[in-house]
Amino acid sequence: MADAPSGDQLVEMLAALANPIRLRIVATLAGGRDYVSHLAREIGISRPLLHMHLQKLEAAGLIAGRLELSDDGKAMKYYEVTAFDLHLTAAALAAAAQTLTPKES
Amino acid sequence: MADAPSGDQLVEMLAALANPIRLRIVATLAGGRDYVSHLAREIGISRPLLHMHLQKLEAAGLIAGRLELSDDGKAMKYYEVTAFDLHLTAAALAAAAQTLTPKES
DNA sequence: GACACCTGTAAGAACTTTCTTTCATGTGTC
DNA sequence: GACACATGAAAGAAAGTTCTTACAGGTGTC
Repeated sequence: MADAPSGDQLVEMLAALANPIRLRIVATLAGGRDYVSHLAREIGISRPLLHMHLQKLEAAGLIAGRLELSDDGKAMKYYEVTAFDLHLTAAALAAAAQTLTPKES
Repeated sequence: MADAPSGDQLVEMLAALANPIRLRIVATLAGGRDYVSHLAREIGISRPLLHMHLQKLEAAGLIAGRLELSDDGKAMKYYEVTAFDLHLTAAALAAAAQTLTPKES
């Protein structure tokens, strides 16, 4: 990702990372891509719950999933981390805040 | 802050930043310290609401408040940003995830 | 068919966060 | 005293997030 997400994108990325389970997911995927069911066993959470967390991370652009067919014909969804690189300082946040969509009302 | 918050601290910091209003608060304070009531008018939110957001940011160590007495004797609480500098990559998050407190149950 | 594995989704409970309103404190000035 | 300004905090509504349980589909093997 180019080094300047919009304010709204930044908030979404930060929200995605601000959760222990999702931090563990990213950490695990940083060690290599993995498919959903295996990742759920690895981390120790239910598959539907993992599914929800994966969607948040993917929506934020931090991970990417790809459906593949294994040798024996099973559909496997592999996820891997994207090459994000966020640098958070007060100045960087001030710049991002200028591109936040104004609150309506 | 030293450049390696624990996993739990990191989650708290990210959660604190993952909100448009709090991003605006940090952005405003990055331009110079300010006191609560003025900051509330500046950003356009109620003082109690601002108070809540300030507490989250301060608890995360991103801003610091100091009570002062103005020339005419009023108690004013000034907030300013701390010198945080977070660098988020998959590898950095993987390291932080190792210091998360295990989920109990 | 029954079982192993894979995928996804939907409903509802439980919990947390966000926000408003209301109250109580203080100062100094007219 | 009434008003301007400052501070904090509590109660409850509203909204969003997290998590479980239960269901749907698919593949292949015994």
